[in-house]
Amino acid sequence: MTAPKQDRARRTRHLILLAAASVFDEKGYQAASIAEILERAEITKGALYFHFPSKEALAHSVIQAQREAMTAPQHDLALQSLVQVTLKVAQQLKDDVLLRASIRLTVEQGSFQPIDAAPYMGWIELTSGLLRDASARGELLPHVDPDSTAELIIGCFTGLQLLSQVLTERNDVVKRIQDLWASLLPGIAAPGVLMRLRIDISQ
Amino acid sequence: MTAPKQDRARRTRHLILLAAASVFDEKGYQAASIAEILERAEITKGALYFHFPSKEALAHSVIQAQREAMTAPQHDLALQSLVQVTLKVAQQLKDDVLLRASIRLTVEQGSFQPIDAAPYMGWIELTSGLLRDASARGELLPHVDPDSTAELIIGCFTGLQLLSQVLTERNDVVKRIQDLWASLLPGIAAPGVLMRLRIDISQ
Amino acid sequence: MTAPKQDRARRTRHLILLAAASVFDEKGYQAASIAEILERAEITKGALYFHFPSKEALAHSVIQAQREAMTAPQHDLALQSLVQVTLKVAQQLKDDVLLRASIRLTVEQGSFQPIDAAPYMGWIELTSGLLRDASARGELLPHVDPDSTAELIIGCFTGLQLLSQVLTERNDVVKRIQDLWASLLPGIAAPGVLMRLRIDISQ
Amino acid sequence: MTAPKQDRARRTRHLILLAAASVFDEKGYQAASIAEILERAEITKGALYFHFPSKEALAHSVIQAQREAMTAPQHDLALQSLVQVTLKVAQQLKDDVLLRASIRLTVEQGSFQPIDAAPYMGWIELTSGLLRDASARGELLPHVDPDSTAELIIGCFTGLQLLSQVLTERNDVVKRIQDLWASLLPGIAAPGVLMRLRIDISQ
DNA sequence: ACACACGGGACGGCCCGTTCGT
DNA sequence: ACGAACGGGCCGTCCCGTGTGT
Repeated sequence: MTAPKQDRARRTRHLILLAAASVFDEKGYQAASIAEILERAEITKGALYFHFPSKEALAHSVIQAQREAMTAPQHDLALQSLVQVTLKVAQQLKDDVLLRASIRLTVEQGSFQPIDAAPYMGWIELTSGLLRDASARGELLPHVDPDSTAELIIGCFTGLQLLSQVLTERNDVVKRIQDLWASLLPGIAAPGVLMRLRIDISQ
Repeated sequence: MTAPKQDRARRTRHLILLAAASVFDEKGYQAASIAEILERAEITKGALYFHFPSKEALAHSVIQAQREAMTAPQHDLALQSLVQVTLKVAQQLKDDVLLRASIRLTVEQGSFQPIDAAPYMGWIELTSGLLRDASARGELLPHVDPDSTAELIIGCFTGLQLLSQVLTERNDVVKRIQDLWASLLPGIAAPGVLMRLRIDISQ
Repeated sequence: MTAPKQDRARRTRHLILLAAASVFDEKGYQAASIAEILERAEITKGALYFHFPSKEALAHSVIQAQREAMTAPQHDLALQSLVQVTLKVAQQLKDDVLLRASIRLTVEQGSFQPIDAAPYMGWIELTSGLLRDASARGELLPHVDPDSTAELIIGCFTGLQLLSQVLTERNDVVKRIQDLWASLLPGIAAPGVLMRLRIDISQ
Repeated sequence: MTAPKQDRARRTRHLILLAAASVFDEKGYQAASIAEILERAEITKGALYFHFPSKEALAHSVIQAQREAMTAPQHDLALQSLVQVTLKVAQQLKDDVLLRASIRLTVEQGSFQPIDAAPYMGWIELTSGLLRDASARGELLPHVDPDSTAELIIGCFTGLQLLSQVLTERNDVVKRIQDLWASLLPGIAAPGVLMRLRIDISQ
């Protein structure tokens, strides 16, 4: 919200954000207690409420911080870019608390907000944008609608990541997303393109 | 938990379950307050704590009650049964509070429980069971693995339903699940079977 | 607000009211802390918030409880009744915490309420009513206006009681009110009536 | 407390005093927050705590500043001076935040101080001083005691001002004080003097 | 040198899930 | 089955030092 001037302040702010993210990720918004965040960040209430006016604002800031850290990779095939983004995000889910918390907060929304489609829309638009690019370059099968397909992908991704969290503590998210692509791509990509697409993480 | 003998008691118990489900569905486990459940069920604290020992037990009972109410339809094609179950569940999501609450509680878990794969496992096993049947009858393409496919389907279903809730208040869940099947079935069903499968709701 | 059913509950409620009154009287509304009220009443937070939904409601209830305990004495002269009421109230100020707190809360208002003339109006109307009676019976000098005189009396009473509190811890309130009447009555009462009025407390 | 030499410092100090007074006047001592004072004065915490060591000291300084700004007018009749002072103060109550805040802080005392008769005593002594002058010049009726009469006047004034605040936001304070004098003077002033006294504000 | 951004914690009120006596 | 009471925990605010950068 505010832009801290001093150096120590910036570090403190980031420290809080990380601690908050880790608690939000584990407990969800409602069950997360300010007290635990303070404990993990090893700071005091005064420090927290200097940087963030409320628990809700803190949650929003977590989401915001994550969004700013996201970048889309570039490939010669738009479809390859899309696949790569999803795999990268899936991989990050294992270590990046900010991302994990953001997703939990987004999915759980309605507990700290009336409702807000915005966070989902961000992902959906990113996806449909890439799909439109792909479509323009003839990478897609003719009947594929970029918008509805984007929503399908985002929905599936969300659910698979959730399932992976419960079943294996997200250890196999990447594999699950790869499986998703393996099932979806044949119905999406143009035949010539399909062969050139890589869905392994090494790339 | 217990099996109440008296008739009035059973009705009261069910009343509480419905009220609790509606609150859990709207607010989530943590934000749901006993007080509001009491209000909606129009009962007193004493009554509630006679039937359920704690809020947590109440949540578990909601999930349990829903599971008991679930039945799988019978079709000549096992795959058709599977498709039909998912569409039916999707449809129920619009009206059945017990189901809605169950899903919310399952998805949000970690806020009122260390973690528990059981609720997901129920759905997954139902799915993989039907897939194994289909496999035995030659309805599937040869390379399809019933177990991992079941998890893929359940994951995608969960996520799509979540997305539908945020974007359209679950008004288009059914359509989204239909889209999912339209994308997945060609990679799952044997060619001859694919033509005979119906994914419209009227059936 | 609510009407407690059980006997113990009524006692508890009254206990709380007294404790609250004593703290409000000493510290004022804002400086009064719930914790201190709990301590004095020797009850727990739960008990208090069962009977009163908030600190503000508690304050209102204190005022209300006092109002219900007030009664106007009967005399052959309306003016004598008025004098007597004021003296009685003044006397009660030394022991009756409910009354003391009520006055402090009324005077301080604006700290726990936008503003509300109602508490003052109660006293003013009681006074002007008696003055109108007196007027109808010819006890007043012709030029005396019951309404404005009532407000004058209530205002002076309020201030004198306040002053007495600061200077002598309310030990001489009664005397100060007697002095007030000694100064005011000659300008209010008809000559014949004036002689028959007693302003000593013994009556 | 301190006497700042620099000019800018003096203005800042006064600015703070005014802002503090306005907040104290509206909210009372306890409900007044340093933060709001800072906001209204458009200064920072550092500046405030440079001029005043604490919130309590600030309150005392407000009272003190007001006292220093008070002057008594001169008339040929001491009684007329007294009347005039009270009317002037009443009039100032409508605009002078310093005065308003002082009175609120004085009346509410006990919330930020054990208790202190001093502020009242200042007014009382001013009054009794003028009454003694009047007595020496034979302006008073023989039985009038300057001390107790002074306390009566101050008490009534305080209460009437309070009442006026609640009922009409102090719009009719002056009139109420005029009414007070109209009722009290016949019992205080010597007959010859009474006729020469003016209680209208124009003088 | 010095204003002030930053951090420190103690309470503030109150809501919560729960248990007891009847 | 119920009204009454329990007490821990919640988030937020408050007044105020202390370190920090200009």
